[in-house]
Amino acid sequence: MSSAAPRRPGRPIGGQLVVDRDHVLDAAERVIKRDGPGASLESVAVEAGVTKPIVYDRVGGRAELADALAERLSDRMLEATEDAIAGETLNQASLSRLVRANLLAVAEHRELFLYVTGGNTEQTAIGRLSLAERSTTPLAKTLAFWRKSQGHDPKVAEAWSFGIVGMLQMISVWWITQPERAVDEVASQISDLMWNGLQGPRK
Amino acid sequence: MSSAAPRRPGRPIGGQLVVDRDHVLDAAERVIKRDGPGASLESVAVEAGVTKPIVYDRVGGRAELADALAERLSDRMLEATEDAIAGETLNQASLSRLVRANLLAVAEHRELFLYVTGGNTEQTAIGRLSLAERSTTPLAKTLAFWRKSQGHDPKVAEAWSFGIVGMLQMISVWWITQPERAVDEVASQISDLMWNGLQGPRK
DNA sequence: CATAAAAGTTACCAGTAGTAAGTAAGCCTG
DNA sequence: CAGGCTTACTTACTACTGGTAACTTTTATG
Repeated sequence: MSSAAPRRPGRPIGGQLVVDRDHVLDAAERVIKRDGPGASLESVAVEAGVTKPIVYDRVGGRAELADALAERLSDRMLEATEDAIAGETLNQASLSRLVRANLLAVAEHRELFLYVTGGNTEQTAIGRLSLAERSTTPLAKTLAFWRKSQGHDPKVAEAWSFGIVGMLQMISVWWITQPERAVDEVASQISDLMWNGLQGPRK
Repeated sequence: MSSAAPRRPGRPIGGQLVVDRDHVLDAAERVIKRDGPGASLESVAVEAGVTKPIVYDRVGGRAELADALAERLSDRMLEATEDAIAGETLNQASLSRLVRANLLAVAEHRELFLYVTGGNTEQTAIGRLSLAERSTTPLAKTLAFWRKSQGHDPKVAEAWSFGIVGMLQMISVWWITQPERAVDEVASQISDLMWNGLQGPRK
């Protein structure tokens, strides 16, 4: 919503902030959707209708922007997936629905997902990991609880969570570049692997 | 090996190329190891003892450099892991050795791994995928063959391969930021998940 | 009403990917 | 063996980007 009126310097009339943090983040998402990852902060500022220093004031630099967008995305993904298995017992069918919901959510936020998981040099590794952590933490809790209820050692939960999240991420980026692949087929195959392991289903 | 002699312009005496492609790639690896990801092409050139246009002539731009390094790394990783299960039958123990070898190989090439998987904006998504593809292709073949020999549908092999590679990548980046974690424990937990699935071992 | 604080913009700097132009050495033909 | 073409470099530049300092205008306050 870039109002073409070129604001003059100085405090805005009315004394109110001209844009807030969420407005800038919304603009960033639009720009990334339009220009792909590698969108510049300048274009984000233009899209938000302000100048660069405002972006720095509201969200910080490039790294913080990536963090904030990652946070938003993972929240949305959690929301989209968690009611795919809401309150249900864990089995292969519910797993399959979870994988399916995950894939569809990624497809919906395609560019943003690539931006967030693709990263942008430097401290990206830790950023990417913290994104994963946001997804793994609730998953790990669920897994630990479930394992305990099954009489198994819950200690594996943390490692397993990262493994599962990594698997989902890779499958997602693979799937969104293969549009011909049916989502249900992939979801079924992956949930099979997650549930039964390489050995395949029990007889 | 930066010889401090500042070469003059012009064709080098002797008519030979002053450096070849591999020399530049070696230099790039050293720089990345020293400066982390986000190392500039300029510093790569300096490390190689030449100037930027030579880097462009030998390997191309930033994207091509990342591709070439990804290729090298995945070759080394394959080499390191494939004799962990050389000619052996697939079971949880051999899987565990594979995961372990993978983790250790990643730790050995830590910075390079982060550079390659972390990517650097733009067409990184596809680049990251092509890196994964180099690992998945042989894995998929093995899996398809093995599934067939077990009387199962080999169609799942491709999706499974990407899933497994994604899982390994995420576990790797998680593990190398958690130095206290024992490699054997993680390898054991992950191979358990891969082999038995979420349900745990068969009774 | 003068002065400080707030909330912007303008203008700049440093660094970086990528490229065009320049230059020295080797090679090839008459 | 001299002049021109080719090769293989370096120098010098452009365009752009992340990040910041300095400036400008409005509002709030004693």
